Amino acid sequence: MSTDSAPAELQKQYDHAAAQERWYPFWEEQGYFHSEPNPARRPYTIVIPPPNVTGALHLGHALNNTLQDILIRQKRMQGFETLWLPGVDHAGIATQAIVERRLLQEEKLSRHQLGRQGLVDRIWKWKDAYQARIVGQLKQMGCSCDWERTRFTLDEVCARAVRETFFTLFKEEKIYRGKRLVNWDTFLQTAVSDDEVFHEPVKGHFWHFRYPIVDPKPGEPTHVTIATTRPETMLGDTAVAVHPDPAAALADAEKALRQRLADAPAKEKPDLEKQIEDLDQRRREMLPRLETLRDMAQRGVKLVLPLTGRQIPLITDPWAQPGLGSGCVKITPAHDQNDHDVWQRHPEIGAINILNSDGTLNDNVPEKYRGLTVKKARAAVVADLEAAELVVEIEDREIDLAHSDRSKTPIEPMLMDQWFVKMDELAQSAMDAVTAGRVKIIPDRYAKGYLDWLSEKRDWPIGRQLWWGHQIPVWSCKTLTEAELKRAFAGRSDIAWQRDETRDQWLICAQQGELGASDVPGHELVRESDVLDTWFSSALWPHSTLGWPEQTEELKYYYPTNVLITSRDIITLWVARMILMGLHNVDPKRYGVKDSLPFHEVYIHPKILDGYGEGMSKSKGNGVDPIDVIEKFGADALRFGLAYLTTETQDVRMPVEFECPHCQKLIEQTKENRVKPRIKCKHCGHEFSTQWAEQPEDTALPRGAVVSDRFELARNFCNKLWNASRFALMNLEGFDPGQVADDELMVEDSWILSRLSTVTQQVTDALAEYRYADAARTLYDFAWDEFCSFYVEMVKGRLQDEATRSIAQRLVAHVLDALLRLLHPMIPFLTEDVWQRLGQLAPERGIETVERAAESVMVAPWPECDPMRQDPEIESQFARFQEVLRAVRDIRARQGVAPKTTMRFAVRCDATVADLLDPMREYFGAMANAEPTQFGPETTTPAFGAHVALSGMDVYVDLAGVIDVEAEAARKRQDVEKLTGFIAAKEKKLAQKNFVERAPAEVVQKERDALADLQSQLAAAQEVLERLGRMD
RNA sequence: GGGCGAUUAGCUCAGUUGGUUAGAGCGCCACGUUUACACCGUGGAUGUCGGGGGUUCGAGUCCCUCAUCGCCCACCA
Repeated sequence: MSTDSAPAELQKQYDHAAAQERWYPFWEEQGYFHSEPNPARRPYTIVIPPPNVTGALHLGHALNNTLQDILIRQKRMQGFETLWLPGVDHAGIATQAIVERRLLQEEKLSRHQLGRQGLVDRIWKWKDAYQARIVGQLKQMGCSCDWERTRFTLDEVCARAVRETFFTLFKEEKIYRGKRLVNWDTFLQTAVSDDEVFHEPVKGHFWHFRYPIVDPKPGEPTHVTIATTRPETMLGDTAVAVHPDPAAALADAEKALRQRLADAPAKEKPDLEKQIEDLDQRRREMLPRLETLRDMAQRGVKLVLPLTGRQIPLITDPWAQPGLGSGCVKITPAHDQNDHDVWQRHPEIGAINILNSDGTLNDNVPEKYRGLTVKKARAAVVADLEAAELVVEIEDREIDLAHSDRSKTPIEPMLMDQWFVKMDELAQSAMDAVTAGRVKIIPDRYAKGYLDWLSEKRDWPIGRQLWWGHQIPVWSCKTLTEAELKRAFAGRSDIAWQRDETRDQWLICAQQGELGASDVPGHELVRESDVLDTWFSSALWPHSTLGWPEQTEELKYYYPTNVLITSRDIITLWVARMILMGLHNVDPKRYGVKDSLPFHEVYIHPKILDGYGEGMSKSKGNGVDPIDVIEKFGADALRFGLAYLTTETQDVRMPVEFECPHCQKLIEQTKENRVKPRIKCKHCGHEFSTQWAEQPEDTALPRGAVVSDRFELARNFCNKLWNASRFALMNLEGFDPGQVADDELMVEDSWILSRLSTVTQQVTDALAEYRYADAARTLYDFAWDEFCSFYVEMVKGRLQDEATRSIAQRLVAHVLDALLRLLHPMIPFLTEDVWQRLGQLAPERGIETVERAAESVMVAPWPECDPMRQDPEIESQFARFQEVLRAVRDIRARQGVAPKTTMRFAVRCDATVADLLDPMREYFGAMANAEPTQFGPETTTPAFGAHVALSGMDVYVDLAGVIDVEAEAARKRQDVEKLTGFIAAKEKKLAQKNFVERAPAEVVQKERDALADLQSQLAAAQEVLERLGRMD
């Protein structure tokens, strides 16, 4: 590469856009992103958490991907064969929903009008567009993904893995078909996932009904009372339950309550006491009746289900809690999750679905209710029960009703055929992997939620009533006999079948390809219309993307991946399932991999919240497009800023602002304005549009970017680096590479090399432990406060001087070189831009061994820490110098001495300190326009002096003639007061017998030393005050 | 209901295993364009470390408790 501008022409401000445009294509052309299995090097692999193709990336993705790229770039520099495998997720429900919604809005077409293939084609187009957009965003962020290996959860490679997995699990009978309650959206006529359901309190009622008992014995109750908030569901009741041991259940409930009472704060006690009282009352009044009902249930007593004439059994089941309601509960297995569970325990009671898919009542209810909506049916049922005098009571009650997020209509729980994965063994294997430490979750507190969730071992429902996804590879046939099946598929190991008794049919699964009439002549095969849960394919991501089930070189080399970086909300949905699927699918022997596990470490990063502490989401309107941030601050600032904020415990709170496109001023984003399609700028009065703009009159306005000033720190830092680099480049004219012997080093050289060594170690360690913020802060402080504020300032003089210039240049080039490499993973563009220019002026670098610099910082070696360079003596010497420098500057500022006036100062200190300060003499001139007159114990207090007391040092400036005596005296009085206070506190502490006797000796000694130091500071201050006083 | 996290300067956050006088950036005040940088430099002011209790010679840090906020999971006949 050639640079087309000489260093002197470098702009004062870092042009991030130009650097991004220039260097990303360069890296791509050089092939740095691409990885091939290479036995000579160790692999380092990360698979991207594939973003949903639903939409564009937001700041959360920017964080997630920045953290991955930082590691990948560092490992690449460390010599690993690094693969960062990118891709996107088809995100079944969400993507289909968005495309369907658009279709309806823009073309007034429903999916049924378009047909399955038509809709799927449309979604593919959407996917192509958004995948391109997502990839574009990642590239703008500087992500060094291997784009040649980009995968999509629905592409042919992933599909092959999905089919293989499904087939194997089916064959092992870990996949089965059952019934499950789904959240049915009666408006859209589709099932929606739990995540797409929101609960909203609505006003409703709590109805208490009586069901007559068939042939009660004399003295036995004639009715049972049940209660419901959904009366119409009674038409689907198949039983009423009573607890099998109400006395014990009541006792348990009371025991639990008493336990809570004992632990409860005082405030809650009265409420708990009342509950215990109620329970007592129940025991007295209701227990005998419940026990009678229990006995009747065990005898096989039936009830008449009103309005239907059906007889249903009274059963015993612990779901009926004696402490609630009447103690009896109606069981509607087809429309309630808990009742469904009861049915699983009592299969004989059966389940009756009373709803059509449009939410009207079906033919399983008496004729007069058929075709009614739920609402109308409810009114009719209540009226009829009232007429039959079976209504006991109606209470008003607020009900937390489930609504569909997509249609905003109430959800009806409905029983559907559903495919499941048996989780017992799979879940156990995933739990064991974490408890045994084979997979480490960082921070480890997240392991608890993972283990709790898996320990329930709930079977995983994997079917979705959608068209966008992997269609379930199962064909059903009602007419085949088993003998015919065996004959038709003799010798075919790629075919497996299961008997579906409830529907009296065979379910045939094919490992690959399609089944058709030719496979079983004379019989009709019907393919399952459902598709698989998106997580089913995501669960395979670490191995499917590497070609599994084929025995590929990639799988052999790159698997297991090294770390998974993700956010905490998908630990269960995704991480757990990847672990169990990896364990199930990837046989180490067969595939020649070290382990079945997909990774050994999972790093969970913070969430990005808005200024109100709420998570960012598109629906709330508080999301930030990383591209907005990149345009305003640059990709480097985005990345460094995010890394700087990634601490272990905190989520990242980020107040955001709109940037007015007319006047560039910022407007705070509030809960009100963040959902508006257009906003009027309060500064210039012009209007601009937001992400909500849909109407032409809104979209015609220029868009206001959403940004956050929290990136200013990083942007300023980049600019600082740019200018420090600029300075270095301007001073490297005539650079002469060569080694530097130790005796050629000046104090500041040894000091910066010592600091660099420490910082290299700290940054390397921090990144190895995913302590991104520590790494970023360490580099920030080193670059700004040490390299820029001290080293660069101190080396200026030597760079002007022919005699010393050459060595100084080598040091500057060396330190800058190392700094660029350390910063490159976080700040890739700027470091590359400078690296290339540095390469022109100083193609060979190093102070111990001189080597040709790499063609790109991206492939330069990660700096090695040289512990021999760490020199505590130099560092403490330097600290002394910095203290004195600061004191001198302080005096200049507070006495208002003009910058151009050279100040003369002296330091009273012991001989050892004087020896340390002596070599630093000349730097006071360059850095504070100050000239030392004397260092040592014999320094005296000047008559007209300002003074700063330091630990073991007194700094005096003789200001005869210019001194503001009163200001200085006031200052000293303040010092005396402060010191007296500190001394009193210390003396008190040291007077405590307990402290002196019990605290470790070195702590006590430290306190004593500190006291002595404070006392000497006080003495000096008093002396100065006295002398100033004499001048009055 | 169960669990997790947070609460430190006006704002956003650091603060290692308890140990001198609790830090940073922004903002604020004063001064300054000294040849890399005003997206800068120098100096300064600003804190009952959410409240209360405890352990300890010593607590921002450990324990208990209360309050507020956020998140996850479950449940609501």
